[in-house]
Amino acid sequence: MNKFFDNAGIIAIGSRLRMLSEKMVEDATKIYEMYNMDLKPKWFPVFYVLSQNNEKSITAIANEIGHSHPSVSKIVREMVKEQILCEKKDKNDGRKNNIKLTPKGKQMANQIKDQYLDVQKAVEVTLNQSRYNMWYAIEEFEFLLDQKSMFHRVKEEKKLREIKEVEIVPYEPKYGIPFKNLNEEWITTYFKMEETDRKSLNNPKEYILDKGGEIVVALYKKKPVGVCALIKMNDPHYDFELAKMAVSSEAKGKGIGLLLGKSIIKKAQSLGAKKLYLESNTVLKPAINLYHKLGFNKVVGHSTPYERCNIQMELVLD
Amino acid sequence: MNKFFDNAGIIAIGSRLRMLSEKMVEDATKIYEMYNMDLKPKWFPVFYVLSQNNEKSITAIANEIGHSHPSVSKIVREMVKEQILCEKKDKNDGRKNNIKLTPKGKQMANQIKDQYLDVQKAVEVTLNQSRYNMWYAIEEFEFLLDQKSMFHRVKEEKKLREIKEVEIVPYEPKYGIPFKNLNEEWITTYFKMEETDRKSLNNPKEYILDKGGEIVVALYKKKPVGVCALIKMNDPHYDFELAKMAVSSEAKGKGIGLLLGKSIIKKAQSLGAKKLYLESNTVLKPAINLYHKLGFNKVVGHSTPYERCNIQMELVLD
DNA sequence: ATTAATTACGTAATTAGTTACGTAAATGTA
DNA sequence: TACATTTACGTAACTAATTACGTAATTAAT
Repeated sequence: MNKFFDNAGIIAIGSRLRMLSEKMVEDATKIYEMYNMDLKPKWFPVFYVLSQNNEKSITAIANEIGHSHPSVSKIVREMVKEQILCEKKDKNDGRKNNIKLTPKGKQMANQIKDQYLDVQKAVEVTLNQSRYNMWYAIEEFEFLLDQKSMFHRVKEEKKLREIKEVEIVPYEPKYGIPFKNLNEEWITTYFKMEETDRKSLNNPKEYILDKGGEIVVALYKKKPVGVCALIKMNDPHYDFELAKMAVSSEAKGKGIGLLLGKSIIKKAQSLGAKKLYLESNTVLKPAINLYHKLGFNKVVGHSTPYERCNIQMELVLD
Repeated sequence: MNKFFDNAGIIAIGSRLRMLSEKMVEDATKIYEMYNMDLKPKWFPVFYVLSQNNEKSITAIANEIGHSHPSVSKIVREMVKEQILCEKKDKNDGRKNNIKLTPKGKQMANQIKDQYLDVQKAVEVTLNQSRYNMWYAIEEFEFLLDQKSMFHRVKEEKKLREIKEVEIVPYEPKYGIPFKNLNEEWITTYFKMEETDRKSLNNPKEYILDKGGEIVVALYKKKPVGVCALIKMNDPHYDFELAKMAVSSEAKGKGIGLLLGKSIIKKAQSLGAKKLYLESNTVLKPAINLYHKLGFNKVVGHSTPYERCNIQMELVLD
């Protein structure tokens, strides 16, 4: 068993915690017996809060000890049968079931104090014998998880690892089909293809590159999963339009859009651009977000050939 | 909930461990989903050992991961249904059910490697952000519990606390009844009362004290719970016999016998004794143990008035 | 004053483990 | 070689929690 933890390591931390907690509960049973306390370990949290408070409702107890209310409900029923607790409907609120210790329960609460002292000492001594205090360690770990869950942390690591396998390369004729398909994917799911789309997607060389524009392609594990174009504009205010940005749905969430955007902006700068322009639609929230992250700001009052455009943005380069 | 742990403190360590482990399992479910792995968290230990070993029997897996074998049996059945594992009777041993990964399972094992890496990194990063590394802390704690269980540790604390409430006082006439009853208790449970017993238990003054002997009484919370006598001997080899040592069954396990013994030996020394003698029976193992701890050694060849005596011991005082 | 939403809490079903027990195969022993 | 013991493992019952859901009481909103 220890071999398993040594091999699997940290990824088995959940199993390890469960086993340790089971071991503790097992010993707790024997400890209650030694002190002649007719209490099951699982009753302890309920018993404890009621010995500190005169009276509490089911949900109030559940919240305090971090159990679900049905769990408390069941525990209370068991303890009522053993005449440790008694129930009483709340006078002002007919839904509430107020629970408190019976005289027998109070006597037990008194009797158990020595046991608490001994257990506390024993655990403290054990913790103090170790270099890494487990009680503090758990406290810290819970605090860190409250700030950012383990799921969230793993997601971040995944992204970090995957982005290393992403490569941004210049357009080549062999990327013609992916260039078209990746763009069609998002356009047809949210809008419909327009005439202007068809032209530039079918003939990127003629409509984009030959006019002085650029296209970059994102490869993930050597396969094209994202594209982005820089289109030369005939406009006194803007040099280029950032357009035809697309990332395949399977490759989303890896930060590929950001890489494409940064790469195309760099290209624009190397071409001497001073100002970039783009058109989009506010339903594409992640895209708008990305454009903001890249430094684009909203502008108004430009004409557009696209029906789907309801937001226009610009980026001033230095 | 945190309030509960803050109040109850360390004695709720079992609950806290359980909750933390539940939180980890919850996140694990979401993590498997994110990687499109059709694995339940509870399958992980079985899956892991089988991806490290070609083939293993049910109990071999159970031992390695620290589960009961029915648990593994159930998990394996579920995974066989999902065609991740396959079973095969052992050729040499008809009882054994050898389990291994199917091709699908092997493919999953290969696919899951990235996930392992990410999870490991994420956990490591979290642990390194804390002052007390929880993984090491658990390792240490388990090590300490292996050496001495929490039950054992609590028992020791109990003894330490209780021994403070034990007082050894000299005999007084009011302890006549307890002196008799405490001795009758053990004699009648293991043997039967003999004439010599009756005499000295009914008339301790005449048969023990007036002949130059001593009696001490142990009080626990002011109540007499143990006695021990020092009886003057008419023997060239021995000054006194240690006898009539008795501790009430309710007060056993608090180390009262040791206190009584030490006290009576001290008394013997103050009376100038050079050598003590005692008689006992080997069925009384804790007693024999205690006599050894006090320094007594086995001797042979003395006559005794007691039927129940089958071991004789002496202690040389310096 | 109704109606809608929320809260309290019980019951039922589910989950992930356990212990208890029975059977068959293998192993040890007289 | 026969019989007892041990081992492997499945089934059943139990345990301690959960989620899902329904009902009644209270509170908020129109």
